[in-house]
Amino acid sequence: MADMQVTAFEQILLGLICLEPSSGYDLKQRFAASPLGVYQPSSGALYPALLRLARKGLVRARSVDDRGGHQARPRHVYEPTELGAAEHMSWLRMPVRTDTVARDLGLHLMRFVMMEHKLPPDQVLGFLRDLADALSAFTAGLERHAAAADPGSGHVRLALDHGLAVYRASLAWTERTIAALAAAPPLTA
Amino acid sequence: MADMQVTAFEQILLGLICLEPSSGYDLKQRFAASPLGVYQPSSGALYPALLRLARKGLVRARSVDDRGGHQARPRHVYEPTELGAAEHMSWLRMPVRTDTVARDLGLHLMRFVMMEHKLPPDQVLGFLRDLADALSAFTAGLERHAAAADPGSGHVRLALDHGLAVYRASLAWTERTIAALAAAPPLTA
DNA sequence: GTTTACATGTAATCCGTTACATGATTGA
DNA sequence: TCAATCATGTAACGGATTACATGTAAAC
Repeated sequence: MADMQVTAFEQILLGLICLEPSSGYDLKQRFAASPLGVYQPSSGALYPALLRLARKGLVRARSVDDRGGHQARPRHVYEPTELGAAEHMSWLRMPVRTDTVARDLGLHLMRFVMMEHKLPPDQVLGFLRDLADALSAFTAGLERHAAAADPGSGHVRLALDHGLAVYRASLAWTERTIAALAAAPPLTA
Repeated sequence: MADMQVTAFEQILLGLICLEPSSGYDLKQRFAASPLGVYQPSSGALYPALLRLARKGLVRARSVDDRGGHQARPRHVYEPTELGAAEHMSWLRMPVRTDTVARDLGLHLMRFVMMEHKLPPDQVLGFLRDLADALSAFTAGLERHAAAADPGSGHVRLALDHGLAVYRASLAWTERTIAALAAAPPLTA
C-alpha cells in the first residue's frame, strides 16, 4: 500500500477533490475557470487519472443523480478517502528541492494555494522560506554561470539575463509574501 | 513530404545540429553544459529522436572514427540536410501565438538564442515585438482576472500576484532587449 | 583493480493527445 | 431541426522515463 507513486497531475486532482468533492466534468470546469485556462486537461487524461486514483484507494466514487433525474448519464462524484486525505497532506508537506526548483515552480505555487486552511501558518511560512532559499541558490548559480562564461554570443547572454530577471522576480515575490504573512497572521479574512 | 510534424524537442535538436554537427553524445554534453543543466535528455529520448529526424530526411548520419580509432563504438555525427536547414529556418520564423505564450516562453527563448546569425536584425526585432505584444496581452488578461475575482481566498490572490510579477519581468526584459538591439545593430561583437 | 569516460542503443511501462462513441435535454 | 450543454468514457498512436545491455580504454 505504501509503494504507490502518485503523479503531479494526480496530486492536483486529489487536492481539488479534497477542497471539494467533484465529478470529472466539475473538475474540467474548475480548470477552465482558473486564470486564462492555462491548462485544460483532455477527457483522455482526466478520466483515466480519476480511475487510477480510485484504484489506488485515494478517492471513492459516488453515483449521483440530482438535477431532477433528466440527465443522459449519472454523475460520478469523487470524494477523498482517509488514505487520500493523508496522501494529500503529505504532498503539501513535501520539501522544496533546490535542484528542481525551476522545473517545479508552478507545482509549488499550486501547493501554496492548497495549503491555505490545511496547514498551520508556521508550516506555510516554513515552506515559503525553503522556497526562497532554493530560488536564491538557483539564481546564484545562474549568476555564477553568467560571470564564468566568456562574453558569449550576444543572444545566449541575453537569454541568461531573462532567466535571471524572471527568477529574481519570483524570489522577490516569495520574500514579500513571507513578510506579508508573518505580519498579518491569518486570523482575519 | 510536407505533411510531417516535428516536435519541439526535435526542433531543438535540429537547431543544435544546424549550429554544429553533433553526435548523440555531443548533444548530451551540450545540454549538460547549458545553465545548470535544467534539462538533461535521457538516452531513451535522445537517440530515438535523432533516428526520427533522420527518417524524416532532416538530418543525415556520418559514421566517424576519429580519436585514433580506439573507441568501442563509432560516433554517429549528424548533419542537417537541405530540407532540415529549411525546416529549422521556418521554425525560427514561426509566429508567437498569444494564446500559448505562457506555455511556450521557454521555447521562444530557445528560438531567440538560435536566431542569432541566422535571421537578419529586423526579423529578430519583429519577433521580439510580437513576443512583447503577446506578453502584454497575457498580463492584461491576468490583471482583468485579478480585478474581476472576488477578494478571493488569500493564497489564490497571492499566487496570481506571483504570475503577474513573473510575466511582467519577462515583458520588461523583452522591452529592454528590443531597445538594446535597436540601438546597437549587431555590427560589432 | 575498479571506476569513469566514451558511445549507442533497446525494452517495459506509463501517460498524454486526438479523435471518436454515446445519448438525453434545452434553446434558437 | 440543428447545435450546444451535460457527462462519461475508449482506442490508436506517439513519445518520455527508467533501466538495462554492451564494450573499450584511460586514469587512479
